Amino acid sequence: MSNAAPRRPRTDAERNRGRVLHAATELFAQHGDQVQMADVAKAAGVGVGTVYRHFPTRQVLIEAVAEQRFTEILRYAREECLARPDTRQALACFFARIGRVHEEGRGVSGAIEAALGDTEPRGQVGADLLAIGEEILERGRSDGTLRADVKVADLYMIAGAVAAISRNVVGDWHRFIDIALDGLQPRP
Amino acid sequence: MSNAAPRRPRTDAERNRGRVLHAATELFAQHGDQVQMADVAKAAGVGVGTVYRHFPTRQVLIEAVAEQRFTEILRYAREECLARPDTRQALACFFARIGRVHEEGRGVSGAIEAALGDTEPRGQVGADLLAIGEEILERGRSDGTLRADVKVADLYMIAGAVAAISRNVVGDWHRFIDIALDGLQPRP
DNA sequence: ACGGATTCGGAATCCGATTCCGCTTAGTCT
DNA sequence: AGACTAAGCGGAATCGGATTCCGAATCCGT
Repeated sequence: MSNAAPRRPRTDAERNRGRVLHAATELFAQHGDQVQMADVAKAAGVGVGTVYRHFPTRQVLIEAVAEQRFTEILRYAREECLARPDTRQALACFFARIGRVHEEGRGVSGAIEAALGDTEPRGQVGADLLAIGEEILERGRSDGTLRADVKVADLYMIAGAVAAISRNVVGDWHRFIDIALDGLQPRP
Repeated sequence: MSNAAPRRPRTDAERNRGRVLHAATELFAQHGDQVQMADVAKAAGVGVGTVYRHFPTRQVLIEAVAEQRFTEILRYAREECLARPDTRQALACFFARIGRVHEEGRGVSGAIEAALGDTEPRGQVGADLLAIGEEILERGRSDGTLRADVKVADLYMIAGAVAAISRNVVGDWHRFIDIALDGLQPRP
């Protein structure tokens, strides 16, 4: 069988990949997903061919941008949200971040959803996010802030809801977060 | 100024419009939104031009299909959900319907969302849906099932969330409905 | 049954993603 | 340093699918 030899990419290739990703992030955030591959290429100061070398498909490019956002959310969750002493606040912080990110990047998120939102969160980032959820959850269960039967899947679901609501302008997602968190409280 | 003379459309035109809409509904439900205009035309036994005569844009066609679904939900809400004696069950019934419809028509709903979900529900159907929400809400407020400060906007938001969750396979939307409804209960 | 308005059909056009390939380079070997 | 070569690059050409156009066909009022 053929062993794939994982050669390190040329330095300029890596630089270009970065430029493209950066330009795409910028453009998507600004003009939504009506951006064309050619625009991305131009903004990155690169030919279309190069864009396609690094991101074989529009969809892949979008996913790459999306992953950046998830990574960003992950970092924020670790640094800001986990620090909150109150469990409910920790969750609120986390969900709010998701809301804000999706609210800003409306353009991408339509595509993000198609790319990453359809099923489970994927890859390392996804796993890490779930782990954080688990952690907060554990805290909440033991200090009685949350119902005992709450699962990470529930948090994931609520996160998805927050994303959807803030992406489309369906309503005030802060309020939604409150309602959802109330729904997780122990029953009287 | 030119008075638009609202002449009744030719009978065959109306018939064709119906065929196209029907074919589109069918195809979207079956093959998702990867369906092409030409396919719709063929399935409807009609030329592309005719499809475009009635639905000037792919997007418009999708919206038309979507509106049918909303109408369907409206009918169900009136006939089934309002009848439930228990307020919570009435709401649950309503949300569950939304969940089921979106779960089935995954194909369309991606587009539905783009078409109708982005802002408020539109037109008569939208207004009627909100009216029903208002009605259930009123009941719930007076019998103490719901917090006094719940607004229709909240219901709309939750509806959107249910739709998003069931469309993508983010989780068990029945469970989500439970959580959300718990969140609307009066605080202890 | 006739004539003009309306609708139909589907080939032609337009637009944007994706592919292809000859030309350039970074990195390596001497 | 100079030569060599595979990895990368640019952007014209291709392809797929939505949308437009217009002569032919069909209604409907008279």
